[in-house]
Amino acid sequence: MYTISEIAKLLGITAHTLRYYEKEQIIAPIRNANGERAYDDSNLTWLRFVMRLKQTQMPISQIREYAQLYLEGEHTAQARLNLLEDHRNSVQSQIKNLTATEKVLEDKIAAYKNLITEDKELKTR
Amino acid sequence: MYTISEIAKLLGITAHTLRYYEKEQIIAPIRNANGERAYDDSNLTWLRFVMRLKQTQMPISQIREYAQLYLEGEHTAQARLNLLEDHRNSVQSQIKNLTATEKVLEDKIAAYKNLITEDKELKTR
DNA sequence: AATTGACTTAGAGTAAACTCTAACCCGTAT
DNA sequence: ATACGGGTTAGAGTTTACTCTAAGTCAATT
Repeated sequence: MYTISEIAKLLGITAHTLRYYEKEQIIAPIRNANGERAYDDSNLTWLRFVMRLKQTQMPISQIREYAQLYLEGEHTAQARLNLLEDHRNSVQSQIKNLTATEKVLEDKIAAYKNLITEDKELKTR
Repeated sequence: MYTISEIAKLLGITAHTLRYYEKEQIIAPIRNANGERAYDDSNLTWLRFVMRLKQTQMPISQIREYAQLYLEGEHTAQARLNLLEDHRNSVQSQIKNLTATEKVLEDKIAAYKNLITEDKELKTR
């Protein structure tokens, strides 16, 4: 079992943010005798996946939807599969977009390096 | 020359957003005799690049910084190069992250498909 | 016994990026 | 002539995702 600040540290986020995710119904850790949140390993695994989804631009609302479907049981498996496939498609199109942009940036960077080198030569002559 | 709504249509954004970008000093089109914004081809090219930067998570503040440096003249070339290199690094790490997530999603998708297929078999037997 | 540090809650505040409204102007078609 | 379909401005409002504050509880240390 982990405290909220241990989980926060492991995920690189703040305890505030973890409480916010709970309010948004993305995670529901149990409470200890003191009324404090106690996260287990399955919570940690789920939150690590949540971080992946977030870092790849899935909105909180969709993450919540996926989490809710999971709680509703196995009959929501097809709906969860659909969400995952939609997000995979989004991830793939982001990769395409980023790869194209990387090329554009490399070209511009090369052009700037050229420009700067020429300037230096002119100045030193 | 293009009107604001023509540019909006070409970029897939609204005229409101284009005015917002102007307020944020990302673009400064000339005005026609009627006081209306008139965008030329160089404006369009720049805005297309801006869209790329935005879609790859560069914040408006940094896009503005790059635009401002351009206006300040050639002595800012090194600073602009630095910005471009920083963003290329960001793009590359986003690609890595997305590629790793794509694999995780493919695995989960395969697992869900398996689960759903097994369910169907059990139900029909 | 009092302080410290970590936790709790409800709810207010913030930053980013739009998004919209109100009131107005201007050229063209009816 | 007037209505329509654009454009203009300043500024208010919205959404998302946090981020922080205030007031309080609790266990352990000084």
